[in-house]
Order: sequence, then structure tokens, then C-alpha cells
Amino acid sequence: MTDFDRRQTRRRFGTNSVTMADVARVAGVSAQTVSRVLREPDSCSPQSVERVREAIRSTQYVQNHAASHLASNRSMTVVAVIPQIAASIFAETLQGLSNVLLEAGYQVIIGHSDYSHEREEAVVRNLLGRRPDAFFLVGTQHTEAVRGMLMRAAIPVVESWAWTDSPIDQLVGFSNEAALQEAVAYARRRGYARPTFVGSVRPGDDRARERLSGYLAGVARHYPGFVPRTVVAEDLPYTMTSGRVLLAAARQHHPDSDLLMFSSDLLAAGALLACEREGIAVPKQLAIMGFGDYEVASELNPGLTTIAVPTVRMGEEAARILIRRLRNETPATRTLDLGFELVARGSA
Amino acid sequence: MTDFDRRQTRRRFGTNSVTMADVARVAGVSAQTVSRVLREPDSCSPQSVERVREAIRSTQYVQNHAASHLASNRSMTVVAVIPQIAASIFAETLQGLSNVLLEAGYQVIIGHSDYSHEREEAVVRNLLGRRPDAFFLVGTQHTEAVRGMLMRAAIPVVESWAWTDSPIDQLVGFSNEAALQEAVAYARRRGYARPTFVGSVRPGDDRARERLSGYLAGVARHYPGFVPRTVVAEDLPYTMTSGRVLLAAARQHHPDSDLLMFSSDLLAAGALLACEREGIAVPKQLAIMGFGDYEVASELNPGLTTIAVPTVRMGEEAARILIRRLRNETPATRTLDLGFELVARGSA
DNA sequence: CTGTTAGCGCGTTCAC
DNA sequence: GTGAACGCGCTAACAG
Repeated sequence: MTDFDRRQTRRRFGTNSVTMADVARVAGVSAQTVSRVLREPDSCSPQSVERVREAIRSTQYVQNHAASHLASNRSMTVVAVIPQIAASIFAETLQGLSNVLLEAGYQVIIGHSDYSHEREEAVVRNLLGRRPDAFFLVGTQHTEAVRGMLMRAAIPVVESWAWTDSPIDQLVGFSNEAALQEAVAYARRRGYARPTFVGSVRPGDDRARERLSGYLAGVARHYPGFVPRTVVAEDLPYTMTSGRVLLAAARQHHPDSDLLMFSSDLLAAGALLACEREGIAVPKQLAIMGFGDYEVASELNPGLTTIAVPTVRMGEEAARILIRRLRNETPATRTLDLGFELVARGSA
Repeated sequence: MTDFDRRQTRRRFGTNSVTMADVARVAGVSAQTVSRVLREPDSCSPQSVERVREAIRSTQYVQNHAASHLASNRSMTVVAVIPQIAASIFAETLQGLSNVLLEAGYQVIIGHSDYSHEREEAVVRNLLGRRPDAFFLVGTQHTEAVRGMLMRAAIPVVESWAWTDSPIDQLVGFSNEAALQEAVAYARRRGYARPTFVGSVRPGDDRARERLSGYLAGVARHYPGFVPRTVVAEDLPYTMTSGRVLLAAARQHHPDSDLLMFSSDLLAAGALLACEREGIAVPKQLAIMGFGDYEVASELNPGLTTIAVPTVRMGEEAARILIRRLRNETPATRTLDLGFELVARGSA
């Protein structure tokens, strides 16, 4: 297009920012060559590469990602939906995911569901509009609409932080239920007589619900004849303060419990610190277990007996799987169990 | 274009997903009308709105964001660059930012700098390619290249978590230096004789550096004749474990210190728990102060004396300012000081 | 290895 | 209130 044509043409708005065509003009090549230098420099002559790179520097060109996305039908983004960002263990998984994906040129877009299936559905619908190349989800329980949308999108999906035999696509996780069964087995071995499950189980938090099931199954198996005891709130946030509140509730409802098994380390830590304040001896008078092996678990006095889960690795492995899928490599397996590990410390 | 033409035309790949034209066909209107119903339903007849909405439901249409971005030159995204995502207080700021921006239809894209100015520069350059409508940054110290890129981008920018008289564009924060000066004044009032600053100051962490300056200024003012004492690591992560390590270093270098002022609550918490383990009485034998008022501060025994900063509000206010700017409203002020508050508890 | 051509799906402009 | 035409900036396809 000549300058004359351009003047004739109805000009709309323009970004008035440097475009690939501008770079091409400066470098004395076609726009296509600029594009190729950016994406596969090996298929261009060294002179072209050098001239284009110099032109990019001198013009301060920044590639327009939306245009690239539209033309190539690849957005180079991966959406990750987690329950919560702030004060959340899922941020570690995100970090693992993001670190590996960034290496491969993918940007992670984060959505959060606030532990609600409805919000998750809204978030998935909304973020699907950004046409991500892949999806990462925390949890394996989703509404039918979510499953439907993601199947129809026909992109790789990895679920995590739980276990199921029928993932939407692929799964990198561990069994929350098996983890709590092992915790109950440990309690039995250590001779505790009346273990109580204490936790906050928010409506959309299936991981916590599976831990509760695991406790019940574990008691059935390892404590025959013992009636399981649970102290479960449905709306408490996962904070140390909630742990203090739940401790009080547990002591009121089951004053003779000798072990409290919390659904999260944060709750357990809050309870342990509250015990210290109130002069309740841990573990002598009351033992405490947590879940997650947060950093605080090893620093408390006594150290918190808990279950370590591969928070960062889940993100990293999920990213590796997604990258392989995006290269059209077929996956070896649909599911990857990263397991968990009981960490015995002083509190139980 | 007729079906015949379409057959003649070289067809590239297509997303084979539903487009606005498909919806228009089903609804019996033009694509323009579909677009209008989506963006400004009030300017369309109720019948059109209803028919289009029904067509969207039946086709399960999801708008292509990249195409919308390219055509309108608005990406409806805001980039936020924070030092770190996992185990980070900045996640709270992010939550505040994101909550308010989502309401207005903006998606937040997160980048992290790992406390490095070089990484920040790379991240800013990369994310600028997504043509965000606005930018949010933690910190006020950036490389010249970052400032240049953001000025040239000609979009609203909010910096936060610190203070400066010459922000790139706008600023929502507080003075880390003033905060530590106030902490030193408090120490003086409470009669401590040898307060020591203890912290990890990573290369790109200007906030921590400003706290250190604040300590030095506070000592000069409130402890005339006293030689300031600092125990500063440059590479320790901001964790409780580091707090334990720093406590040991502080006790070795300045065994007669009666107050340790940590640059972060996480470090202080780790130190306080380590004191408990080693039988050091807090605050009698050694007092401890933190920074940030993390949740753990109020749960520890004794409670941690610290400085509370408006983590969530900084994000919310930043979002409100950005939204106003994106509506082309002129800002009342360039800077917004949200202050801080000293919270006195048992540890000092 | 490089250039030409066409079109990705949408929003803006303008005419009705 | 609605539709037709056009182009946003880039890349796939093809030809040389």
C-alpha cells in the first residue's frame, strides 16, 4: 500500500505503536521475514536475523500478542483455576506450573473460584473466551457444565490435588482419602484411643470432604466399634484463627478426645498455639495432627505431625504434561499419582 | 460471502469453534447486531436482544477475546507485577486488585520478578506484548528501561507498597522508612537500650532496604550516640526458617541486644518460635518486633508487636484508580498514602 | 531462504 | 435500530 492509498483509505484509530511492518521497512525485508525471525530464526539467513534484530532494537518494537493469537490460533496462554490466591498453599502449585510453562513461552492466566462450584463455572466460561491453549484445575469435582465446556474446547486439561478414575482429560494428584486413612492408621499405631476429625469444609472444597471420608474409612478399619467423631464447620476460612475457634468447639463437644486431626495445617497451627496459651499440654494432654506440611509445621513447638503433599511438583508435572500435549505428543498415561508422606513430629 | 465463494476461497484452518457470524445466522440478524447486544444491549430492540441471547445459548457461543482486542484496541486486561506469588503477602494485594477489577470486566495478568530488577524488566517487556490497558507494580524503584517502556506505552500505571515523590504515573502506598522510624520511636518509649535491625534484603527488594534506612534514621534521631546495629542477609528467602537462622546470627554478633527488629513478620515468627525452643524468654530476655502484621503475628505466644500495612486496600484502591483512569476521568491526586499502624502486642 | 496474498473474528465507521 | 464494508496486526499457505 502506498502512502497515497493510505491517505485515501479510511483510517480508523491504529495503535500508533510500532508494528511488524514498521520493523520490516527499517530492516529492508518483508513483514513475513520479521515474523519468521521472531518465531524460527534458524530458518532465516544470519544477515536477515541480524538486520531484523537491529531494527527491533532501534524501533523498540513489541510484538502484538492479540494479533499473533488471532492469526495463528494459538494464544500461548494456559488458564489455571485455583480456589484462592491469597494465603493459599495453591500459590505454590501455581509457582511450579508457571515456572515450567514460562520456559516454554506460555503465560499462565489465573482464575479463582473462592471454593464455589458456581464461581468456578463462571470463571471457566469467562476465561475460555481468552482461548487458552490448555487448562489447569485444582480438584476433580466440577459441575457438568464445566466438564462439558472443557471437553468441547478440545484442549489439554490437567486436574490436580485430588484423585478420580474419570478425569476430564489428565490428572496429576494424590488421594486425600488415602492420606487420611494413613493418618488414622498412624494414630492407631501410636495408641490414641479417641481420634477426632476437626476441620472446615467449605461447600466447594471437595479435597477437605475427601479427607473427612478418609477419616471415616480409616476409623471403620482401624478402630472397630469406635463411633467416629467429627467437628466440622462449613464456612470458616482456612486460617489459624479458625483453628482456635475449632479447638474450642472440639473441646466442648468431645472433651475426652486424645487426638485432633485437622483438615489443614493452618487450622492445626492455630489450635496448637491456642493450646499453648491455655496451658493444654501437647501431645500429652491432647495430640494434634495437621495436613499439608506448611512451613509453620516444622517451626512450631512441638513440631506438627502432618501429611506432606507435593505442592510444587504437582504444578511442575502438570506443566510438563501440558507442554508435551501441546507438542502433539501422546501421553504415556492419563493419570499421575504423586503420593503423600506422613511426617511424624512431636505433636502426635 | 456465499457458500460457493467460501468453497472457492482458500480456507486456512479456522478455529472450528462458533463465531459471531454463526450466532448471527441462527438469530437471523447481522453480526453487528450480535456484537451490539453483547456490548450495549440498551441500544438494540428487545426482540433482537432476546433472539441473540437465545442463539448464544443454543450455540454455546464464547466470544473470541483476541479478535475483540485486535478490533477494539482494548484488551480488558491489567498486568500486575509482584516479587513473588507463593507464600507471599503480595497475594493479598493481588486479591484486592483482582476483586475490584473483575467487577469492571478486567482480567488481571500476573507476572513475578523474583525480587530482581532484571527479571522485572524482562517480565514487563514480555507482558507489554499482551497490550494491557493498565499496569500495576509493587515497588517504586525500577530500571530506566522499565520506566521508559511504561511511559511510552501511554497507559495508566499504579505503583505500590512504597513511597516516592516521582512515580511513573500514580502511586498507592505508604512509607516503609517512616514505618521503621516509628518502630524505633516505640522502642525508645518502651525503654529498650540496644535495638538491632535484623532482616534479609534481597537485591531487588527496595522495600526492605527502605525499612533498613528507616531504622538508621530512627536510631539517629531517637538514640543519639548509639551505634546502629544491623544483621542483614542478602539471599535468604522470606521464611520462618530464615528467621531462625538470622536469630542465631544476631545473637552471635550482638549478644547484648535487647530488641530485634525484623524486616518481616515471617522472619520474626521464626525467631520467636526458635526462642521458645531454646528457652530464651520473650520479651524479658529478648524482645522481638516484626513487620507486616501477618496472621501468625496475633496467634503467637506472646503476640508479635509489628507494623500493620494495608495489604488488601492497596490493591483495591489501585484498582479503583485504574478504572477511573480507563474511563478517561482525570485523577484528583497523583499519590495516595494509605499509611501504616504500629500494633503493640506482647513480644516487645 | 524469502516475498506475496489472503484471512483469522471482531468492532468501528458510515449509510440507511 | 440495523447492516455492509473495512481493517486491526499478524501468520499460514503457497510460489519462487
